[in-house]
Amino acid sequence: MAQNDTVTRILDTAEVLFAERGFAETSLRTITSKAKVNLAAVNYHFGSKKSLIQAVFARYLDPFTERFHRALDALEARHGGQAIPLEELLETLAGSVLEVPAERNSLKVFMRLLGLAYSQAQGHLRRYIQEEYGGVFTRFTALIRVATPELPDSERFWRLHFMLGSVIFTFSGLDALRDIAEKDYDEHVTVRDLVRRLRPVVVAAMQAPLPPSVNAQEA
Amino acid sequence: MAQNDTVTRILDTAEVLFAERGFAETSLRTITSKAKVNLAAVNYHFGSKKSLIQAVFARYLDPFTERFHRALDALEARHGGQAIPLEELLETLAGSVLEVPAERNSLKVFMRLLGLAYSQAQGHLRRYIQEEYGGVFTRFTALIRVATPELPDSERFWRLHFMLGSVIFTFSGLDALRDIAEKDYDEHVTVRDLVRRLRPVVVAAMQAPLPPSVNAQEA
DNA sequence: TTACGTTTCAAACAAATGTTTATAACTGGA
DNA sequence: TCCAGTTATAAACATTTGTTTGAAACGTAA
Repeated sequence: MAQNDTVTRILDTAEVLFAERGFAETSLRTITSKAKVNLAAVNYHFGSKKSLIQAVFARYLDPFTERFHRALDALEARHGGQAIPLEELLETLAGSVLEVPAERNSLKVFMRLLGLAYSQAQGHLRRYIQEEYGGVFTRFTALIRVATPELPDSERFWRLHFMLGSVIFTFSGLDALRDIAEKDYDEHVTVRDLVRRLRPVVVAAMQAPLPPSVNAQEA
Repeated sequence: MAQNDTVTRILDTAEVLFAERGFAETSLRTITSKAKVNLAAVNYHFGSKKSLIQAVFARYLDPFTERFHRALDALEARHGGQAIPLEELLETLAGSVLEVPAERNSLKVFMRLLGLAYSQAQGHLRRYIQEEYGGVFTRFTALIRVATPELPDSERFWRLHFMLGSVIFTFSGLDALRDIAEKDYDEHVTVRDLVRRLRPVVVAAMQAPLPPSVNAQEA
């Protein structure tokens, strides 16, 4: 139990600090002193700072991918080979994202970490996430393809990334944006609230009319 | 000229490295050695690393804000006090953004820096940008407000940030995404092409139906 | 208890960081 | 030419970083 306790305390503290300041800006000494464990404990239990970062992600992404896969299984079964509407796919994604960290009441941390994974270069992290969790994303985009047959493949590709950008950008800058929103509109914004606001926006964006076709636009 | 040369070489090198790796991950020694100037030159010419970061931003944002202000002046004059349609506002923003770094062919760097300014905590940076360049953004959002009277203020605030995320995320990850698109869809994507694709998406997103009102969603 | 594998701990390590200093080199005007 | 003032340079500075070490403390099964 002593071991488990130390490992958990490190992970709990690290994920919060990483989410607040980023990876490079958070030192092992800050983590270990705040977690009230010895400095060497990180290298003993995780091996290195890089591995600690990956472990922090794994603790969120492992349960997420499992649940998301299961949710997609259920969704596919329910539609028995028929195309699944776009809204349901998005709903399932949002549901799976929201479910996982609800247990620890740290959805904000989860989102901010996802944002950091993209925005902070950290080559090893992107590689790790791609190799470890790229499969679900591939499965999901294949289903989106069936749900939006009117979109050319390349157009859908870009729109999905536009939307991914909205989500990641918003959540990874959440604290700052929330402060502004709170001050200017006297409104306390929860993550669930943002998901609620995102839903119609994402659907509308994916269903927007196609851009005028390219004529002589090369540069 | 020797002075100007050193200052410029530092800025040119720093902005690329910052965009590639982030601020904390880029040391002054990396910058100065790559720029072929003495290590102390940064502290001599800029005072500190923080000030260098701000100078990198200023070199993009100063000309941008000036041009954008002028473009908005012209737009307002052309409509003589009448409300300006959303499409025209977005068009003007896109035009101003595209104009500035075109001179140095570094739109990608500009976008990536903007993304970092939001995602990296770096308190001093956000404060600096807000104090120095908050004005244009305020002016622009005020015009957007007139163009979208059907949106509640807070809803418009969030949707603007959703779209900001799409743009910054897409352009700051442009190289990687372009490679994928090229390989998977045999399509060479230009920046103008992306702007063309973004236009209908952004308009549709801003005009999406309002989300269902909040009932008992607090957490 | 004894003995053994695991975990903790304080200390030290080498490397890297931003910044400062003192000296040299250069610049343009008297 | 000589002299300010500006810029460049190498060296050193004090911190901070991630990691390693060796001994102590702990828990557990024989």
